[in-house]
Amino acid sequence: MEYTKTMEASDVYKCIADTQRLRILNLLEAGSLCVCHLQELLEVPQVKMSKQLASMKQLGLIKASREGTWMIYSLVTSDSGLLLANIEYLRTAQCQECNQLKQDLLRHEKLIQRIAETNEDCPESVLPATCSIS
Amino acid sequence: MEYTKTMEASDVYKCIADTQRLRILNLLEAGSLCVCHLQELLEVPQVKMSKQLASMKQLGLIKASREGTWMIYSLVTSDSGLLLANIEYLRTAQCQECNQLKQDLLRHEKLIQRIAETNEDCPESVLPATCSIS
DNA sequence: ACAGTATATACGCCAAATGGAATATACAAA
DNA sequence: TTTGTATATTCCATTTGGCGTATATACTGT
Repeated sequence: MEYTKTMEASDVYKCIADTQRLRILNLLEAGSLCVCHLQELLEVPQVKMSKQLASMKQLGLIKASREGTWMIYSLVTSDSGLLLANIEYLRTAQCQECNQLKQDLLRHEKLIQRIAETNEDCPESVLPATCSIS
Repeated sequence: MEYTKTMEASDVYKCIADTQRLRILNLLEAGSLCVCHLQELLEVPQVKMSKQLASMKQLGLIKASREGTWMIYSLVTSDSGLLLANIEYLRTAQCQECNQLKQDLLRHEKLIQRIAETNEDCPESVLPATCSIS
């Protein structure tokens, strides 16, 4: 049921041709996130987010893991050279969408910070690896 | 009538998400070409080629100039950093489509060679700049 | 003016992608 | 077992994109 076809360049391009999906991937490159936080950051309805994540997962660009009721999504870095190269390029380029990506990263940071401060309910893998060696 | 909207990254991605269009751009990066030669190289019907060229022209990725009955298409290099970066990336990468691009370049070379040898009817700007200083 | 070659556009059709409402599933806690 | 929260899936309507046939346009040579 869970068949993943071999990833082609055109698949990657088709994927990031959608600004919303590109923003998701840009965020995931900065750290794993659960669906509800992605929703919050991009301000999109749950259905849409869920569907977009599902399509990218099937493509093999991202993977999901469960943590309680949360689903944590993260980038699959192997075989994603093309994607990573583009994200890197866009983060330093000049265009509408590029600015959006930078803003998203800032909002992401703020979100992480807020979670840490307010101590609100949140999956652990979303938080940055706090020094694991005490 | 000829309005060109400002080019966004997603426009570029949408464009190169189509293998055929990507192949065209890859070829044009190697040198200007007229419609009939592009048709010959990619083996697609005239209508299809013409439409794809039209769409990329409207996007601002390529430009056209007339030479007799021929229309010569060439890359617009300004503002195409993202495109060029991807073409360069793909030419040195490993995937189905990447191989296709390399093959196309070889066929392009052969075409140019054949034209030079057989002296067949052909727009000048398609031929490589033969040493202009005698 | 006419015929020929090269290219573009219009129109109609079908496949694929998108978006939302409703519903289903998975898990946790009481 | 019930309730609540998080997420996924189904169904349906709409839009978008690609493709082919036929036709139009632009130019050249006679």
